[in-house]
Amino acid sequence: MTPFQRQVYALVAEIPRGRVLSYGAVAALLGRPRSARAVGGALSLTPDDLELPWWRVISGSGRISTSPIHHTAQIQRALLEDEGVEFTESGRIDRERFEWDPEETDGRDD
DNA sequence: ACAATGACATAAG
DNA sequence: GCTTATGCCATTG
Repeated sequence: MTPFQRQVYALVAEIPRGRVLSYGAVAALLGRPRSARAVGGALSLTPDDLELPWWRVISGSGRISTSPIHHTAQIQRALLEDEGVEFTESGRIDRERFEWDPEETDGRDD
């Protein structure tokens, strides 16, 4: 477990239900706008016993970018849709509508 | 400390 | 808009 991982987990854990965040956005919020890739690496190392809404983290294009080793994109999509996140016909998510903005969160959701 | 790896992002074709 | 090529960062051997 590394300090960077803790930061990632801490932030991802705060993502409200029905909202999503891109890897790049997570990295940026941590003060490392260029370490989006490392964010993915951190999530891949997430212990199973940790309660973390990892499915609320998607690619910057609004698409699902996961490693089938841990789970399939199908699973992630199902989880998101279950929270109310809508997918376009091309299997993408409107970031303008569903991306979480920490500044506007009052804590009423989730 | 160096090289390789991967749940990314962006620029080109 | 989609595919391919480069760059970036943190972790690991």
